[in-house]
Amino acid sequence: MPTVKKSRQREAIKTFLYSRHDHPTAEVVYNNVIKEFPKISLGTVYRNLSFLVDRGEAITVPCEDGSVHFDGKTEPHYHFQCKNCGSISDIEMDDPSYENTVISEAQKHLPGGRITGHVTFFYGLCAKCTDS
Amino acid sequence: MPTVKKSRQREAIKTFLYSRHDHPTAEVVYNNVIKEFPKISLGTVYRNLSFLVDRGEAITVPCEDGSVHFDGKTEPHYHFQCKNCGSISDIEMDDPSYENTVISEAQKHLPGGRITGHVTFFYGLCAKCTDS
DNA sequence: AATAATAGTGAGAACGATTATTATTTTTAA
DNA sequence: TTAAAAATAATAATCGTTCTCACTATTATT
Repeated sequence: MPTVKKSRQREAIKTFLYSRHDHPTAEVVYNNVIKEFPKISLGTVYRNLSFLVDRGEAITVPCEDGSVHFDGKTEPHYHFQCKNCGSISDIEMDDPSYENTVISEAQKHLPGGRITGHVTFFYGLCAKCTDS
Repeated sequence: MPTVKKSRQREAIKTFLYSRHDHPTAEVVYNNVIKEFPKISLGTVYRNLSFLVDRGEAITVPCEDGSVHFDGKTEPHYHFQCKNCGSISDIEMDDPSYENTVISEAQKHLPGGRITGHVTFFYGLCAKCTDS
């Protein structure tokens, strides 16, 4: 197991990701971190985002449209994407039994196998797009 | 609106997709239809799968790992992917109110916006992989 | 049946997102 | 302070998918 060394670039990527709650893509992270590190490469951004995900310090949010977004909030929660503007927001289910309820219901329909988790992705119109 | 013309290739793709219940990828469709049409191109397969999806005669199943699978069964249902072997199977929720229950619960946490649908993807170990 | 119009195909180029390669730079431990 | 090895920047390579376009197949009209 190779030792982990500090890097200013990785710190900046992590800090940026943690400062945002709008689930940026790798591209967006790159376009912002480059302000502080004008010579950073997109590969470095991808490498470090994967690094964070591998270490459980970030999660990926794979969207219906195939795009991949990143989230510094690692606690289990749900996501919502507006079909109009594409923005992604968190859905906080405050009932801790929700996940188990869903899984145990589905488990009935998979005899023999074992369901260990699920990903639910909601879509529709966000508050802003409902107005206009 | 351009008129739709028949094509033997499209018929073969549709027939193959409808004959399978294991949610093949475009690549898998290609590798099978090519047996009947040795000169068919991958572009033709993609074009016709999109055509079927646009016409509501097939749906896409975007998986957690980023891969896209196709399904000739268009009625709403859920999917399960085995984390070990990657196989995808259907989860038939026979309770028709399930969908609405989930959405209305989530709706509480998105004031202002409107949730119109959701995609839920289950994962774990399939029956075969649980045994071994 | 022959012809004309046009949708669909096959081959391959182009594309966008992501990963891999490698020489150089930075960090860390001795 | 030096030596190791981890991380970077630049860029090439890869993967899945879409696009382009000359040619072929299907359909409507004679």
